Amino acid sequence: MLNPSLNTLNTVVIGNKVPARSPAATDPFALITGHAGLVASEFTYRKDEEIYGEDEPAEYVYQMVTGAVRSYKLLSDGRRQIGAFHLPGDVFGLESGATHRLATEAIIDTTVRLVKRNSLEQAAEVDVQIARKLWTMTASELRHAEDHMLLLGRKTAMERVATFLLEMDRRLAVASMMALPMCRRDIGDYLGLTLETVSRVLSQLHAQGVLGFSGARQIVLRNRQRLRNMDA
Amino acid sequence: MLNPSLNTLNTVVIGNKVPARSPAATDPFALITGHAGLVASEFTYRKDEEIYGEDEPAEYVYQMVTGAVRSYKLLSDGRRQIGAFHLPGDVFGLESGATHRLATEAIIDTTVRLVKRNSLEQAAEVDVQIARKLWTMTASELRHAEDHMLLLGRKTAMERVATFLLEMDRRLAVASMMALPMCRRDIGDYLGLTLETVSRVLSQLHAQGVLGFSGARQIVLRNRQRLRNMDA
DNA sequence: CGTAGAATTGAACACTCTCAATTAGCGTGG
DNA sequence: CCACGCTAATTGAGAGTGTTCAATTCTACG
Repeated sequence: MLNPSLNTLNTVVIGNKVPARSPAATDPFALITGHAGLVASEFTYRKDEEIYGEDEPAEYVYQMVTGAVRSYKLLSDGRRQIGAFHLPGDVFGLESGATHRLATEAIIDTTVRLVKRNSLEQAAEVDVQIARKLWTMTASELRHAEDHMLLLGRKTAMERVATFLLEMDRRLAVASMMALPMCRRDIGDYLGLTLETVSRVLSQLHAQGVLGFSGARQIVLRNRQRLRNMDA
Repeated sequence: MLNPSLNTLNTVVIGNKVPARSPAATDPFALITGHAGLVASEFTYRKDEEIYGEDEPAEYVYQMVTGAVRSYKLLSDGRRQIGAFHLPGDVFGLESGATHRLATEAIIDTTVRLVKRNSLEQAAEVDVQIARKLWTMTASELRHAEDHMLLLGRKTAMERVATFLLEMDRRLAVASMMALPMCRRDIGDYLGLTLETVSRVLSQLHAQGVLGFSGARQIVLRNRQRLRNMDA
């Protein structure tokens, strides 16, 4: 199985660094934890541990503190489509309905903050700003999904990888170097390709001098403009 | 160009069949038009006419009355990904941000009801139920997009067409017969296939007796269970 | 009816996948 | 610190699914 979910030795750190008052509206969890008695707990997952399964009741909403998470759907025979990667700061697991539509697993050791969905819903009942924020977060996910449908339906392997590299560069580059937390298979399942095709395209880009490696997962983009032209 | 957008001879019928009070919460426009002085206008588009373009300011929210609409994104070279088809009753064009993320065109002559986004936003400010409904509608679109990513990234041509047929059967079958408003190219651009592949798969299903035709766009499913097994 | 666009069908091709072998990278323990 | 061993990643060769290009047939509509 793709989801061993081995270790349940997680630390519950009911630490809540609640920022005093009226936090920046850009950070939903700031908006949330700074509000109406909402409490955020921290929780840790080990590499490859499941956070929640597909169609499981959506009891919590999560915010990434450290680590990386994949959201995915499976077909009955094991084919997997990763819909999104979640990185520090990201909120995931937010549902308007009763259940999670995608399963999630930690890609590497991961710490999240979480709040009960109930309490969010209740807060949204009385605070229009929170209600609005919930909507906006779901709309952001939708925007990403719409872009990704275009990629999956119509882009070539080269274009998909270029898009992926630019996305990851934007989201996790430090000093123009990115340390990918996910393996080639994860990338392939995100891009609708096989891991071999991902590897081949990366090798090709390397040969063309568009990117450099320091180990398979440490990538530096040497020609972003070239990638942007490739991403169709 | 794929988007001729020829005729702008549209009729504006400021008719608003406002249902008296507190309408069923399942129909967003009922929820809306029955509320706080929100007015819905009717508007008609001709076949292939653009309703709004990608990245255009999102001034209105639309509800299908009659007809069919496609929402899509284009790559610079004209490759197109249709993200959704909108059929009578559906709401589309709802955005949390300032602009439309996909363009829309009428597939056939189409009538919509529309309300100003502004007025919706204002209504949501004071009415939590409306705010909640907006969120829920966006979440429904997200759910569809997530399912569709799985299709586009991981399903075979046969599985895609099977999924499509079951979706359309559910949404527009009358007396177990469906009249598809869209051409093979639209279907292909929805499923991430070419029109030829769509045609070939439909022919194959026809040969297998899974479906019957009365003209290329009138389809009757003769073996839904077989299709369900095929849709992976 | 006649016509133009839509749909079907065929044949060859291409991109990506599959299967397999090799190499590289990295965590673990001596 | 190095060697080991395991997993990840790369690379190759061949196959396959879906595409492309083209010709024909269908069918909606005027």
